[in-house]
Amino acid sequence: MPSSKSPSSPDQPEQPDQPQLQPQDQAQAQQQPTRPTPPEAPELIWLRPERTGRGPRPAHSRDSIAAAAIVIADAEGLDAVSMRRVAAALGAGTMSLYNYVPKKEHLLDLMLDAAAGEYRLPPEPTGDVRADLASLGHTQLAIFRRHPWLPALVLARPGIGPNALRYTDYFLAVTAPTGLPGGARMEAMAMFNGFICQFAQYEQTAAAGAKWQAEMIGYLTQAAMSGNYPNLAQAFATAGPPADPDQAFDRSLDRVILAILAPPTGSQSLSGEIRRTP
Amino acid sequence: MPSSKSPSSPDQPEQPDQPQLQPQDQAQAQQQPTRPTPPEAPELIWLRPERTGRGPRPAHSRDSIAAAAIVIADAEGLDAVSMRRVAAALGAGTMSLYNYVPKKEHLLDLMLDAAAGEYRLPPEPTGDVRADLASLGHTQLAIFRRHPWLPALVLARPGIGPNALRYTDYFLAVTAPTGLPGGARMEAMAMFNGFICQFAQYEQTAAAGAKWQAEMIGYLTQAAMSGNYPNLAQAFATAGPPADPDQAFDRSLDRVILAILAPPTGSQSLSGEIRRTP
DNA sequence: CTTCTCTAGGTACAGCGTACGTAGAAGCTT
DNA sequence: AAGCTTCTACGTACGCTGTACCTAGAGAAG
Repeated sequence: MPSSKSPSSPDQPEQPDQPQLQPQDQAQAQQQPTRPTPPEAPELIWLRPERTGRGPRPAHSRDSIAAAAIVIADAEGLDAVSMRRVAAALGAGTMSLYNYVPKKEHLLDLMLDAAAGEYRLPPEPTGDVRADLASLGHTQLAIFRRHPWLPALVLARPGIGPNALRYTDYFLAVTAPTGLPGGARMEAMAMFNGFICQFAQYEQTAAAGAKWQAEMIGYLTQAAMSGNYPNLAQAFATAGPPADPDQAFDRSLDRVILAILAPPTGSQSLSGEIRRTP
Repeated sequence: MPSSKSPSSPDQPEQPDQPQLQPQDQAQAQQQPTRPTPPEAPELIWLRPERTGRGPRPAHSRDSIAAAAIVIADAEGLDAVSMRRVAAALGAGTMSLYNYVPKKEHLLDLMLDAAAGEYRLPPEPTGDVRADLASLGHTQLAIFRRHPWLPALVLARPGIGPNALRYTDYFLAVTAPTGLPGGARMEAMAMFNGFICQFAQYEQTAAAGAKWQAEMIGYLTQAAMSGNYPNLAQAFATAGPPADPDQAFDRSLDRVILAILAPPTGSQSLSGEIRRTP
């Protein structure tokens, strides 16, 4: 693996329409490269150096751009985050943003990792796996609640950046005492993250509109009473009060942690033997 | 809750630029209030009747519209599904679509429920909760794999429609033997669904680009070797072969089912006692 | 019949991501 | 210091999006 600097990579010049890539041309290209460092810019933004040190110094930074975007998203939602809006918030021209962020996707990556930077992870796990995971889960939910747009983003894209990796590393440290192999602990993290994310997202959509909520309740009760969904109707009938979201979170989080800490598939895989019906 | 028919909604003329309200009209309007059943069109598409029975009969149906959209999404991804594209696929004018689908959101709702209609649920659960859930999970994964755009949609919006409700009802029936109350079984369903969804989505993004994949692996190993993420590095070092996705699914699904079937929080909630660090 | 609602569809607009080109600043080489 | 090179900043422009609004005309209700 190359180290983080790989500035000169005289690869092929991005498929010029005529495929005249003879060995001679290649030699020529090495002598005097018509396009010195043409394409091959990594798609992953974390692989692109933020600054190469040549031309004039940039007026902004990835951090400040991410921060500006997050301010907008916090205030007006993710849809309000457009390249124009962010650029304007920075006092820059729209297209100047593209010097920092080659695609809008990358702006989202920056936002994601900036949010992941809000964790204040303890330097060392306590050794009590359950307690550490529970604490981590609550921290995570707090961050998600602070940034209503975050769950959707996390669910949509993998999201690795320095801060996300720090989180991953911490999670692996926390779960080390389980004795599970690395891969299984990564799967556990996916489950853990995924659960919290979805919980937060559900909270968001639920909080989004009271009117919408009312409509939906009406629709559901109507559906329940239609007789087509007997079990749903029964669940409705025996349902207690709406339940405190924090309690519901704790309850489900407990179950998730339990699943993570369970021995690596007690006897033999059950679901592996069963195949789908249709 | 009004019954599902609310046919007559003459709506207010919505500020016509020309006040072509003849005195006759006004008199009439005063007799019968200008907005008899004015707007109040439900936001939820399932609460809008598909057909009111008045004017000419529509040339299309919600089902055919959803089907056309799904064809496009299957072939070219969710981003390719635009109102224009769907309308063109139906041989209709763009704006005609809006007679069936007041907002694009609703088109997505239709797609979601059409996909949920692909379940072929057994009429009755077998009574073996674990086996039924495992089978259901595999069916679900198969549907998600058939429609790469589905996981993102399910993760993004609640999604209740006739077919989704049928699925919910079946899940409640399957988990009835656990003795858990209705609310807890709904939470269990959210966990179950969420897990499968995320697994499918992960598969999608992983399969999306080999080049992207290669870049990411390079980045990750580089990060692991940087020394900043010791646990990640160790996990990488001790990692075995990439592991068959089906096996990984079965393994994790087992854990999820285990979490669902666990007694309702053994002693007392653990995570409830612990509060977040920062 | 008349009346009135509904449908189909065109036009138009604001906003989006971003390809491309130009002007000039700043660092490296000589 | 000069010159070359490479970077930054930013305006213009294009194709695309969702959808507000309007006009006709079809067809059920009275």
